[in-house]
Amino acid sequence: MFMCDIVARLKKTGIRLTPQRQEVLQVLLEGALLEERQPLSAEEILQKVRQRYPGISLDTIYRTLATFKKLDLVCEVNFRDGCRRFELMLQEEHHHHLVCLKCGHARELPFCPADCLARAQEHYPDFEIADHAFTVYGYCEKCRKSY
Amino acid sequence: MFMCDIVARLKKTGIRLTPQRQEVLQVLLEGALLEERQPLSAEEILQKVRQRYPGISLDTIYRTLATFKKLDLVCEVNFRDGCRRFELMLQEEHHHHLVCLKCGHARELPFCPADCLARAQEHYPDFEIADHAFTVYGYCEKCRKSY
DNA sequence: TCCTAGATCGGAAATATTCCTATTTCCTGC
DNA sequence: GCAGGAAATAGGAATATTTCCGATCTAGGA
Ligand SMILES: [Mn+2]
Ligand SMILES: [Mn+2]
Ligand SMILES: [Zn+2]
Ligand SMILES: [Zn+2]
Repeated sequence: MFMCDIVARLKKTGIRLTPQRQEVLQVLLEGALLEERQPLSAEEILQKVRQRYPGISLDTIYRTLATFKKLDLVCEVNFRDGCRRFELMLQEEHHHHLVCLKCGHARELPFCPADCLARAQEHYPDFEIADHAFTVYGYCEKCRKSY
Repeated sequence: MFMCDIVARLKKTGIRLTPQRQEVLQVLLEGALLEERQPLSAEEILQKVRQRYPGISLDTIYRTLATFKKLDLVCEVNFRDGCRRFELMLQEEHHHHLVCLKCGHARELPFCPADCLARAQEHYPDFEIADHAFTVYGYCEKCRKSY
């Protein structure tokens, strides 16, 4: 199972392993193992975690996500739907998304504009690139009929 | 001057040419003509418009931006700073951005991951692509020393 | 000039996110 | 195992962004 690997990795970083953090991790991991995985909002994560750990606060969700993001364990995406979304960053498979503007459903794009990143670095050699986002918007086959 | 061209273009679409809309357009146009142009938030646009048209409401800014966006006159970008940003879409020069996560300053990337768009369409042939976003995040030369 | 669909204003509401403080708890060292 | 202390949490308040709503106004066509 992945869970213990990640927990071990977290232990090495020195952060405290609270049950709250483990529950958030569990929810993210379950999401990552679905075939149709969707990045989750803080509120969605809250609801899922509360099924198993009812007392957790929204603030803890946000703080945990910020902590995990700093450790490169989760990444943040923005789909123009008014909230930030998060998903586990499984190092081996960096990817981007294709998002329906009507129903919000996200599909994965298993490739990356790496050449554009390189060109960006050439254009601005003194800029330290930390991250990037590529998202394609439009209408899925279901929604294009009705929008 | 560009202003009258765009006004003419707006007239053709059939929308009403209110003074509020013209002032918002003016502010966007002034921003687009600067050499260091930065996409503007609704609040920033409000402040600039109010210097010349004090009574305008924030709601009108948002509605106007939505209207202009629908007409492909402005485009929306998201820089992970908690608000949406807008800039005039001058058709000839589609571009993307490089953004400093510390100071928020944006630079333009005069190229586009067109090949990735094409691959996305191949991967999902039934998806109707409407738009895309590519943004590079990091730290500018000033900020990388201190973060 | 008149009419009216469409636009605006101002304030309230809805959302998303962060802040604050008292309290709790994980972990280290004994 | 136990105590101490730094770090984390809960819950509620505060902040920020965006949307909604009803009353009023107006751009533009007849
Ligand atoms: Mn994904
Ligand atoms: Mn730009
Ligand atoms: Zn859809
Ligand atoms: Zn900077």
